[in-house]
Amino acid sequence: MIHQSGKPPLMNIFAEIRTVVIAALDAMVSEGVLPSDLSFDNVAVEPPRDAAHGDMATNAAMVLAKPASKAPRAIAEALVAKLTENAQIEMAEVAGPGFINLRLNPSVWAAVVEHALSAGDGFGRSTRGTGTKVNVEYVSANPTGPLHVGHARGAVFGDALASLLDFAGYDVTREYYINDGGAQVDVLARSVYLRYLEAHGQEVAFEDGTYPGDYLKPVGAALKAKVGDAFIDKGEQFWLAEVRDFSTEAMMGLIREDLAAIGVKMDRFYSEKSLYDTGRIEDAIETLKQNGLIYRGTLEPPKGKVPEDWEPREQTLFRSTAYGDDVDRPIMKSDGSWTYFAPDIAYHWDKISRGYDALIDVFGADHGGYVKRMKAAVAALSESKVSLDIKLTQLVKLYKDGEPFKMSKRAGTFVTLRDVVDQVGSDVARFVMLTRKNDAPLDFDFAKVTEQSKDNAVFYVQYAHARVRSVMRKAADMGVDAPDAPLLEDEAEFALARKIAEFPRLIEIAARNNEPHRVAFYLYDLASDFHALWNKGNEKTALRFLQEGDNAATAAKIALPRAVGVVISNGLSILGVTPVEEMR
RNA sequence: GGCCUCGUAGCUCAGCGGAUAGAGCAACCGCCUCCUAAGCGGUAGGUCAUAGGUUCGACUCCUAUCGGGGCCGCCA
Repeated sequence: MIHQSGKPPLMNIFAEIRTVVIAALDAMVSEGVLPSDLSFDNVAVEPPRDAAHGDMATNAAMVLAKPASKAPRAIAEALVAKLTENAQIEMAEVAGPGFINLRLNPSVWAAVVEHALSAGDGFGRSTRGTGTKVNVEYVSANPTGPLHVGHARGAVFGDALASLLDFAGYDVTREYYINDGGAQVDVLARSVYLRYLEAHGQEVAFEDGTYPGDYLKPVGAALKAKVGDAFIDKGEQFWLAEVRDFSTEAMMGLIREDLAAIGVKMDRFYSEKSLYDTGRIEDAIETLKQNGLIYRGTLEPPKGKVPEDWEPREQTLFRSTAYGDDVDRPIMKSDGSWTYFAPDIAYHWDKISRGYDALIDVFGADHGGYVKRMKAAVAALSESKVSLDIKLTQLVKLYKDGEPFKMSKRAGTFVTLRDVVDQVGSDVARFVMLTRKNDAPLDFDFAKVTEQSKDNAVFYVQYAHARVRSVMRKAADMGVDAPDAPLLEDEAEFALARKIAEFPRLIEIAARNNEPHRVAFYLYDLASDFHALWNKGNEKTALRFLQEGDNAATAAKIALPRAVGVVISNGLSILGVTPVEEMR
């Protein structure tokens, strides 16, 4: 969805200052100080690591020194002279090997705070994705049972990524691919059939290759309610197809409920089955064939560890090596049926033909070996015009009071998404899972994540928001309903305003890298700066947001915390976490 | 054997080609007559796995090696 609003122009102060720097460089070119064929692409304007260096720094002189054949300091000094002409820039000086440190006019930071207030839920939004259609496919768990914790991580990650891209201006579709076409749904059907017989009072045994989980009992009972005894003592050919459809639908019902419990809402569910017997797989393969990418052949056995029963077989192969894969991949089994790769190709072909500019797949880490061939397929089908980024989410290791928590599907001790949400809540589960890069393993300790302390980033950020809301309520009691133009005096206030100013830039970086975890870490930093200022108010009453008996001063002071509240709220909405009004 | 991924403080982890590599936990010393102490300040803790390379500049990019995890033709 593209955000439509009459809000003021988006404000990214770092991008603005960069355009000032570029303009100064352009002027230097027209004056003959710099040659005319320079690229400014690598010129960056960034927050300095050390605040003592100023508000911002640019590497322009160092980046341009070599292509311009000039000493970095010479460029830097000429650039400094130009930059100081700008009203927003109070001071510019050359430092270190050729950095230019900038100090902005203090009024700029007050303007940023005001902007955040007026932009409200639009603050931080970016136009970088405008006009770009992106499809994010995530979860896509087999419809054979409830979602477990691993799925939860993929669900939360994919959802936050989609929200992040939406916030950055992309036209985003959230999509779930239902694997309802393979052998696993036959297994599901047979398992449900056993529960159906059980519901009719028969003794049943769950052999290897069936799903023994209790969650299928109500499905068996529901099947009984629907068809009575019609399927008893009948062969598979009589009931399999119907039971499969019935069971798959029941499982998708479960999964939708699980997704809802953790706050995930898909725009579209796409059925694998719909690709079969409709000619769509054949269409996709034919497209590849026309490009000479499909052939009959025999693969070499894998080097090193060769399976015992290896024997060469001729298969239909996709020449994925033409697009960077290590070996060509089979799309058809030796018995003439499709491998799982074939419908996946057709599915991505369908996504491409729906007009997306970029595709993102969120897979579990165990699908790592699948990345290259999928990218190869998308490149081949789209003539490399559509990008595919595949994000892998690593395992979730569960702990209870520091003790590892073993999951076993067979023993029925696997932890479901619902278990996690029931115990810790959606907000905590989401934030914890997002305070980690997607490709790093995640330790999830039930005891620790429910602990309400600094140890737990969720509560730390929530607490900051609750404090903001508390201040606003108290201000309203004093008769101050809305913030006035902010008055920034203390270094702690400027630090906080600068942090707020970084939010739009953070969004750009996070969206560029498809890394929603950056938002979570940023919010933690912002909360930290806020708590620091709060405590400074304990010692220095002039820094308190509420100035007793002085409504005018209070109105000016609450602008900053109000803006913090806006940013936390915007950031948490990307993560799908509720900003709380108070802590209880 | 090949491919993917990770390796940063005692522990858990951030880190956008940029300056003296940062948080939290644990340890130690402090801060509530005061807007929520679910908070804040300080001390201490590092050969960024190793060795090369590219670069004005490398935790970041490239190559190799070591170590952990994952994957590797008729499972999706």
